[in-house]
Amino acid sequence: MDSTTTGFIVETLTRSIVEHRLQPGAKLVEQTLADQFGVSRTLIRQALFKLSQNRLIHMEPARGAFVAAPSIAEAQQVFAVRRMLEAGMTRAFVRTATQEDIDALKDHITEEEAAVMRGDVPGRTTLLGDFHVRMAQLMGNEVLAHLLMDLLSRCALITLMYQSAGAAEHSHEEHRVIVNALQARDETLALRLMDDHLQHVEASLMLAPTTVIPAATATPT
Amino acid sequence: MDSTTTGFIVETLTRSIVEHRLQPGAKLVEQTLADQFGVSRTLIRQALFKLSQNRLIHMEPARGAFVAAPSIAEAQQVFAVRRMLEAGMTRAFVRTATQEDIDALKDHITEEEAAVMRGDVPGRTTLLGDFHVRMAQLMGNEVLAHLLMDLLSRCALITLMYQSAGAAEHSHEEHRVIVNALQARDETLALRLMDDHLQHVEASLMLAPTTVIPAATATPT
DNA sequence: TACCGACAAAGTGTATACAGTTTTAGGCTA
DNA sequence: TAGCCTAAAACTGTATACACTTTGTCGGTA
Repeated sequence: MDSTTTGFIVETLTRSIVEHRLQPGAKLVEQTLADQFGVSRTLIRQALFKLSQNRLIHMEPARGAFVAAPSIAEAQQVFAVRRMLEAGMTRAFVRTATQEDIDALKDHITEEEAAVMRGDVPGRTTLLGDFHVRMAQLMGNEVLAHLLMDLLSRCALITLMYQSAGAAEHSHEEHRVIVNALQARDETLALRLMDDHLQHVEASLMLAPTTVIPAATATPT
Repeated sequence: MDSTTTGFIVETLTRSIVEHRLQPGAKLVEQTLADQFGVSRTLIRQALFKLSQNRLIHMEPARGAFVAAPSIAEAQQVFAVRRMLEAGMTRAFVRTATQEDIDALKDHITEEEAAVMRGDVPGRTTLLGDFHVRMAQLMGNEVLAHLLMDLLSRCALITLMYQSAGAAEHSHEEHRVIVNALQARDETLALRLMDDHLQHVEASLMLAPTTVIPAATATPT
């Protein structure tokens, strides 16, 4: 089904959306994209369908595909779900993780730090999200990992829209503290830190709810 | 995108899979389905893609689509995720639900009972799953509701494969007890009952892991 | 001038045609 | 007879063509 061509289109469009080269509300015209990618509309439609499943765009029958503009309410729901999932995940991690697992998280923290230090914005965003996915993978729960990935990509739009400048380092610091609690096998503390962390991220998004971007026009050629 | 034609095909195939008219491992040939539904391969491919996103089928590049046969391990992961989500959901429900919300659940329980009484197997399966989705909807979290729906449809195959005869009534009874705890606003009890409930369902599935169906041949005409 | 309707342009929805890959069947050889 | 190679049939992957819907524009009318 995939043949990596569709996958490439999906990835490219995802980056365009997440990095705001395509503004929320912008229309995605199939033939235009087909010309740009040098393929037929068939592959473009496949890619658009996949993106709509990821909630990065939404499709209106006979009208076309538009870059999604998740509402604040939707973001809050996503974060509520994440808190539920990650509370359970943290609890399980403290109980069953090996020292290797914890070391893997520490390595990840190191990568995060490097990205933050060198001001690599796309890189640090990815890594900050991957921290949570990594935990799920280390627990051996691929279903959970995949679900978290979906939720993170779904929130990427809002995160990059509203995350203030300092929020990234803040998140990184909190990850570090969480790992320390995991290392100490302190379940109560780890749970509280993870929940606080997610609340902080959510709160940092809500700080500027008036920055809503108006419905955009068209994709620049 | 949808135009209800694709949706109809998806629903029909879903029922065929869930009701075992299409056995796990069976190949779904596009042209054959196109002829059966009286449409072109285009629409069939759309439907198959959607089914693959729901994990009801899996597609191998250049080889085709096959009815999924979720492993026990995968089912366990799905249930682990459900326990995480529904623990959080139950906690939130006890804290914020109105009497109306609780009454809505009671109504649902009544429907469940009717389906169980009249031996309506597909109906009761749907309703038993919807109980959990309904809770999410009553909490106003559509994201959570949609996620649970996905998880439930994903597990439908395994559930119908392995659920023993008595399990349905058992589930229904547990739902009733959970609602009672919710009505009493007893958070601790409700949490324990919900967790027990999910563990029971999971356990009932694992009881007969040897009933695995061999890879099937082709779909009968 | 503001509103309404018809027509043209643009875009999506579906079917079909063709190219490339996998599978299967038949025949050849050891 | 068993194993392998080859060729055809079957099937998936992608492109293209056509039908239908929406949207924007222009002209007419109150």
